[in-house]
Amino acid sequence: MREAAIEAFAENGYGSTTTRQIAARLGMSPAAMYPHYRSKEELLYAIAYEGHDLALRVVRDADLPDADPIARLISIIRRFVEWQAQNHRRARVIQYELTALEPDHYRAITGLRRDTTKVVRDVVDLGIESGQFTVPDAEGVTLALMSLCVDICRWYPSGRYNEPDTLSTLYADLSLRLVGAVH
Amino acid sequence: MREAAIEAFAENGYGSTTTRQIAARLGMSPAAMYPHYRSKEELLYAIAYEGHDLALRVVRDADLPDADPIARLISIIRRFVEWQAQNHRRARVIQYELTALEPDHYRAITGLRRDTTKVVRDVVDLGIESGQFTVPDAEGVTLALMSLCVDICRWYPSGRYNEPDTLSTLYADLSLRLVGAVH
Amino acid sequence: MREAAIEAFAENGYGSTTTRQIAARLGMSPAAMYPHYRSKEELLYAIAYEGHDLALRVVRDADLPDADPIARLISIIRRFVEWQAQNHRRARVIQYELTALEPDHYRAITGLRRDTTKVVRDVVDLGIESGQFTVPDAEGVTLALMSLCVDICRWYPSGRYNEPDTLSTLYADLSLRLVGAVH
Amino acid sequence: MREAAIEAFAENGYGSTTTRQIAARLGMSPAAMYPHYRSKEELLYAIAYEGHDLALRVVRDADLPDADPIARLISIIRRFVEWQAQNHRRARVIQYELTALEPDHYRAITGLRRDTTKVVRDVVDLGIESGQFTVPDAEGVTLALMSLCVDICRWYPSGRYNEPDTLSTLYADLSLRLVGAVH
DNA sequence: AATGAATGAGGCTTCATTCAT
DNA sequence: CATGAATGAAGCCTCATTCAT
Repeated sequence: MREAAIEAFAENGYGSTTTRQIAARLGMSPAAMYPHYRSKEELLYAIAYEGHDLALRVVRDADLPDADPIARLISIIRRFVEWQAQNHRRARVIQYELTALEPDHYRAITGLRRDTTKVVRDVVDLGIESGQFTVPDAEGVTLALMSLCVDICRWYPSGRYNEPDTLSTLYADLSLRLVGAVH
Repeated sequence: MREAAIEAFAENGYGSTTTRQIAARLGMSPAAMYPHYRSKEELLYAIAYEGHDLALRVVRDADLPDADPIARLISIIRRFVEWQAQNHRRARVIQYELTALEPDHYRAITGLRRDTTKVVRDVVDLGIESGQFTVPDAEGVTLALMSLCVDICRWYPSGRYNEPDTLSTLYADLSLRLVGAVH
Repeated sequence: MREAAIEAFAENGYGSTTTRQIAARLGMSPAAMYPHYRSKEELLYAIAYEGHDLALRVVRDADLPDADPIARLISIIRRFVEWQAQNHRRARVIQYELTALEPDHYRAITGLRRDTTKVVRDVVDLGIESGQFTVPDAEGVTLALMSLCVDICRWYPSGRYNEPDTLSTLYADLSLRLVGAVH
Repeated sequence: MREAAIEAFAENGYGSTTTRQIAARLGMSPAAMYPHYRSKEELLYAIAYEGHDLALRVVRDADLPDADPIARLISIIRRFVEWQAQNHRRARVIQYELTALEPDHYRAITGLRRDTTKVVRDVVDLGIESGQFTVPDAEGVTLALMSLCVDICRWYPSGRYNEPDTLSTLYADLSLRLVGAVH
């Protein structure tokens, strides 16, 4: 049911998607949603929470605590980009439809997002400390790295970049440029 | 009227915004929209067309045909970033609500977006030719440059980056890194 | 303006016709009606009054006070049928849209209709008195004569009966049969 | 629900009747109609189809294939007139509101009406063949017979003719006069 | 006399949701 | 757990009408 909702929300937006459309994708009646979710908003919240939780896990799993900052950044960006590309519909929903959440729900998601950013930020800070990264501003560069990855869901797939692998290779390279780790 | 609609769409999304809400912002009746726009979708189209047309103009005006690629890229990115930051609500609407447009309208917007990207792409190509830029792939780097700028409307303002000028300085620097014009 | 309204009302019915449609037929703005008629209902009333007044005049003019009942009935029916056929759109409006009139207006029309029926009824009565007509019931036969004529606007033109003249010849014959003046 | 709609349409016309009015007659909400009919027009079509189907059945049931044309015509007209009188509200709707139907629906109804007319026409033709009827034109007389019956819904009840039986007796007599079967 | 913009009311219909089954 | 019918609220939009111009 979440699958169906994700596709519908991704295509039309939360506000323009009706419970009937979601139900129709499942061949069920609109009322069938209610034993599972208390409301359309709760369904969105379930999707958003699961999605951001997954993204956080992906980033954390990709991190290599014992490796050097360059290898860590490459690993994180590669996996995060792949995930964004593979889950671009889901990503679109959980990035762009958050304003429809109720305040409490919105806050819960914000927490997960902060945690995800923190993983990247920590590696950036470490790279600066070790002198491998040269950046004007750690916050700004982290912002740009996250922005690049998150924005994938807006345009992917497009042109030559229609495979997770192609894209993650490009973005891993670009991320090293952004942190000034290429000479 | 477009102003009011932009704010409403930016806050709640097109699908979740009602014609009543837009009219309420203007202190008018919901019917007052109809002598000016044939439908809610036409209002969105007017906003989207105007916005993308403006963005294209901004980028073209910022270009310096006689300058060298580095100066041109800096100028374009600075102005584009400033515009995205200053118009982040409008930008959000014209970037994220496009799926609500009818096919014909959608296509018209797509054309303007391609033109905007082209301006950046041409400078990237020139920089490569002149040897000032070192990039793995012109298409991919252009994609990233545009992505970075367009995504501003999703998060701006945030943290230290809450002034167009601060942000454009950061992004001008980052863009040179992306094209490999920094050593 | 009445012409335009008649055509619109006849095609779509009073309730389904908008002031915009009427105005559009005249190439004018919807507001242009109001200097001439106080409301849509007043426009209908003007049409209905004029129409029923005309019909009454047609029937009275067709009557031949000095002729014998058979000649009179033939003349009346012929002219009335011709008028109904020639003005079938107008007739449709003034027969079928009366329920949309305000009570006072409705009553005014009812008076004209009664007068029209009276012209026919008087000839029927005279024919009975003179022994030329043999009818079971003057009221019933008058009802049927009027019914036949008034119903023309529902179906005319159709099949072979698409000329006022053809139809009036048929109906003159049939009316003599109804009053029992044929042997 | 069809009952309620028939009364409302008969009183005010289709275009002047609102879905709210129909629902109010049933003590239900305006939305209650939609699980049963897709639109107001579909409700009208259901009423029109059922009505014309019923009328056709009434006429066919009244026909007496083995009897002589005079008895057959009397039987058909009596039953048809009775039905028109008893169902004058329904008849009004299904005769006068047909222009509000969509083309496909309109055509379906037209077919049923032709079938109904055919039943009468066949008897007229038979009467002519057998020499019992003397008519100037079978098509014209059939037209008049149908016209007389169909028009009942416009004026019934009125004056002395406020009982189906009284009326059917009158019209059976008049129909014999129209076909020239009275001497 | 005619218009374009505006409006309050309300048009038809759809919405998310409920509830008896 | 799933449904079909129902609903109150509201969706977008159109209505007849007004009014300043």
